[in-house]
Amino acid sequence: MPEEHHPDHAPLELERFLPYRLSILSNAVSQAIADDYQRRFDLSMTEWRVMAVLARFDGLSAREVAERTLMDKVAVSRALAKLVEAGWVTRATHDGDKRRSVLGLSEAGWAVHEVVAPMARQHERNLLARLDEEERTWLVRILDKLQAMEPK
Amino acid sequence: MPEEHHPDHAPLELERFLPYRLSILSNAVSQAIADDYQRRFDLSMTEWRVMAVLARFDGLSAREVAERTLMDKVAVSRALAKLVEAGWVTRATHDGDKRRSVLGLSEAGWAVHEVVAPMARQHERNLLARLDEEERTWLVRILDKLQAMEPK
DNA sequence: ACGTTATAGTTACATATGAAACCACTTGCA
DNA sequence: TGCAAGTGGTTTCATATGTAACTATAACGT
Repeated sequence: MPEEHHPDHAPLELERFLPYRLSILSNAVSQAIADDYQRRFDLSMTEWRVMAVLARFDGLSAREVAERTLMDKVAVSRALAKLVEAGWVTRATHDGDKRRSVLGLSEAGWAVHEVVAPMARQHERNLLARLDEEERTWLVRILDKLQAMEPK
Repeated sequence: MPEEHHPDHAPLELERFLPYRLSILSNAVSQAIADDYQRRFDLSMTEWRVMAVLARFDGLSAREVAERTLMDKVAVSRALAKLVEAGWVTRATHDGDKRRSVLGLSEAGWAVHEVVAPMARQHERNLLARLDEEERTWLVRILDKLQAMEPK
């Protein structure tokens, strides 16, 4: 009743088109955070994601990092090259499988993490602060449902 | 009370971190749509967005297209070069201001639009079909609030 | 009028990203 | 064993994207 019925081929109104809105919002949010730690540490978003999973799961291989970050293995390989070079990530070879690497944060890497993780959390809090408790609950629920199958 | 309190510097759980979740979801959704029309028309996402706004607003200048798509002017310039070349967009010079271009969809451009717009709408419907009516209402409301200031 | 400043759009360059080819090592199986 | 097929990871190449510089035109102030 209240819905207008556009014919299916009518021009899209981008600003109401859900995929577009998600994209704009997501980019704005991620970019705001990334700007922050890029300025301080010359750390790209992909690099930070790698560090974040290594903080949680020590000793992963590159492939496992790729799985957990949903990045492809080339991106991970490149991020690792930079992170190892910077001295933030340690890389050893797996005993018994010389192909595999065994990765972890170095002391210096943990130090970076100690700064960036709270930064990221703060951004998330600022974002969520725009919503009330009820909205936050729905948001999580909605994201769960939307993501239920989407990731491939 | 129900919330676990992680110290602020504890390792981030990416899969629960809102900006990350938004990014993953948004990329999955946009990519699924883009794959679709890229295969059929060799049309990039930025190019499609330009066509979508020209379908709604005929005669815009490149700068106005950039404003409406939230893309930067270089991206728009490149997209337009391709679209004009492909014969989907017409470009004339503004009377009385030779800097400005006057853009619009050509016949062929409209034909592409007639195929792609319904495609995009269908993807959106599929996505929203995972939610019930109440959730859809909240989602729109939440997006409105989150976007209220975020875009710069 | 005339120079300064601003604007529309393109070009150039440097960096990021993705796909495929590649190398080294392991595994499975004859 | 030994060799075909698979896996972890890196390199290469082609394309995409962002920033800054540049060109042409217009607007403004004197």
